[in-house]
Amino acid sequence: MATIELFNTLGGKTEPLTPVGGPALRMYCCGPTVYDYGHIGNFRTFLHVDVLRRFVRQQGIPVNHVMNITDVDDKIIRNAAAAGVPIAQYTARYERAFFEDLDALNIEHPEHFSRATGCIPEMVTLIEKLAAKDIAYKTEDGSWYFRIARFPEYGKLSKKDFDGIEDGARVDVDEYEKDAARDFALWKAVKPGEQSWDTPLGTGRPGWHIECSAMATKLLGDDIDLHAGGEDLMFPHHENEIAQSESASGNPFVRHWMHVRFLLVEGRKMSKSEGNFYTLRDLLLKGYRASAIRFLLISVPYRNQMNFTFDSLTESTNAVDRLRTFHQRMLKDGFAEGLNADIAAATAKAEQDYTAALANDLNTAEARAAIFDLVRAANSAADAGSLRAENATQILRVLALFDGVFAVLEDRDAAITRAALAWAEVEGRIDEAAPELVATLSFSDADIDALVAERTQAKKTRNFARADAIRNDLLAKGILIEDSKDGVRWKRK
RNA sequence: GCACCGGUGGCGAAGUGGCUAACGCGCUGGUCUGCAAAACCAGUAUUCAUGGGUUCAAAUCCCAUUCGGUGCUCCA
Repeated sequence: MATIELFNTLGGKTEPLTPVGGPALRMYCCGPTVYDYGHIGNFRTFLHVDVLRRFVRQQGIPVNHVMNITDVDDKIIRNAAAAGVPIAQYTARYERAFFEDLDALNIEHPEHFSRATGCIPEMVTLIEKLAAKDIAYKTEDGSWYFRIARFPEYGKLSKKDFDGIEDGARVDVDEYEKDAARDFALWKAVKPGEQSWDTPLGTGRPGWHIECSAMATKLLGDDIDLHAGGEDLMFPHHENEIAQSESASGNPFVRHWMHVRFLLVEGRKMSKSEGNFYTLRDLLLKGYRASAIRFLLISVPYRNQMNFTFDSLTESTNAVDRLRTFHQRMLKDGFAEGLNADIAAATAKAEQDYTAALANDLNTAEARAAIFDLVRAANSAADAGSLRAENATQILRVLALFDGVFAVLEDRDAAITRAALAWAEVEGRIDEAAPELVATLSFSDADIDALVAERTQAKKTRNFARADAIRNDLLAKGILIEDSKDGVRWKRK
């Protein structure tokens, strides 16, 4: 059992991650705003949180993980109005898509999901608590704001010093009623035509930051072990959560803060205007596999800026293939009884290195390297005929450990891609799908098996021309045939 | 503009003061194969953006320049 060291934004250094209030690690992760399909940047964050929760559990610590679903905010209101539908109807579709995407990427579901619109009473109670202390105040239009002057520690997470900010500076013309420029909205007064809730605070809707404070406290208490999110959320979102929660409870809100760095795409910031903005679905339609996308996004440690490129996506596809091929090889019977001591040592070292790497601030790159070291050593021994049955058993156990976090060995890719194609069909976006993808998937496994059998028959009669024709034909449709000592296998490229 | 983070082989990417600079992919040659594929072996950065400095010793520390990113404003 390793002690997990994790960088804590609050202290600015790596600290042991340990549950305090009970056996389980109580963690909260800022979830999606369901106004559009999730992009690979969103999923880099969710994937690294998945790596964390999987590894924590692997180390014997149960987790109680909460993720919010923001289903009311400015963008949602704007987009729903543009589409002419109620916001609940608008968000339902993207929420469903989000869950499908989580499953495609093999991201474990948190123990609790919580919708913002399902926790309005809790938010109201929290704001009332702040109002009773005169930390929340109401403006003439009926909105409520948080009085930052009453929270001297403001800025402690993002290490910002706001002394230079003039109290009462008028910077935002829309919010001229605030007492101070930095004061942020807790509750927004209703505007004509907008979705609103009638509450003791007045008629309106919640501000953005209050939902996380209310939901985290409701489900995990007011003293949480870990809170995670993308680096951009550090300020102002998380800073505001701290201010609200700690002002209300009087004690530290969260012990450990984890922030995942942004990624670049082809060396540039990902943005729609750069033309390098990709949702998960965009990539699936281009023919990239869900497993390769997962593997790539978690291969670079979460605190490093990663450069997402299509070359590296191909690299990941091949790397995952190699792991799967190796896994199949170890599953095959036929190794002689006994144990090769050198390989046993290499296996033990791989397990040690893997665990040490992840325990060291989730160094996924080194954990990956540890497993590939084992793959090479074991393949080499297997080629030389010196790998024994007991080695295979041990190696499979270490592979299972590795896959408990990386989660790419099971091949669900074709099914996921089929689902994406079906979705594209419904959405009228099937023309975006790579043509060879459609061709490959139009072949059923049974079709392929039949052709492979025909080729094997042709080979037996030494009709190599026919055998090669079948192989080339399938290859052109993205299906690769491999002959091995143990028989023929095929896979979709 | 101010603050912070980073620039490591063809590509992705570990390593942050001291053994031959991990690992993956790619490429070249070899083994195996009817031919391939898979797998293995060998080769593929005397060097870590550039220039200076500190040190017995630097990719790792310091300064400058340059490029990329983030925050200061909605954003994973």
